[in-house]
Amino acid sequence: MKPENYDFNHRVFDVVRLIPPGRVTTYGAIAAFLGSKRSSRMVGWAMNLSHAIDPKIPAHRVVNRQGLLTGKMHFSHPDRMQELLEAEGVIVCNDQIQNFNDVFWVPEIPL
DNA sequence: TGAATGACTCGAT
DNA sequence: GATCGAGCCATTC
Repeated sequence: MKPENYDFNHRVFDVVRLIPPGRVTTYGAIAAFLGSKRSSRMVGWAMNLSHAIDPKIPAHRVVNRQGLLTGKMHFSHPDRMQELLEAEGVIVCNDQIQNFNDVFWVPEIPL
């Protein structure tokens, strides 16, 4: 476990925590923000750890670039992700965000 | 040690 | 447009 690896995951968690309620972002956006846009898989893996760290990470606000809730099956309940999103005003239908263009949020270098 | 896997994305065909 | 293959890199077997 290198400090760099920890740093990567830590940054992912940091960015996800910055997502405003009612907004969502993509793995690619986070990966691009951290340096390599093709490292989206690492973001996904970091999300896998997100439920085991403190403070909790709003992983439900992270979807793939199509607006699909690809990670919903990793929640306590598969429908939990959709419930949380809808509770924040995000329209979800068939595991897909309808107003994705409206709620899409890009990490703008939270210096 | 090497190969496989994963909550992804992009460019080419 | 839809489909296919390659790239990314940490973790697991």
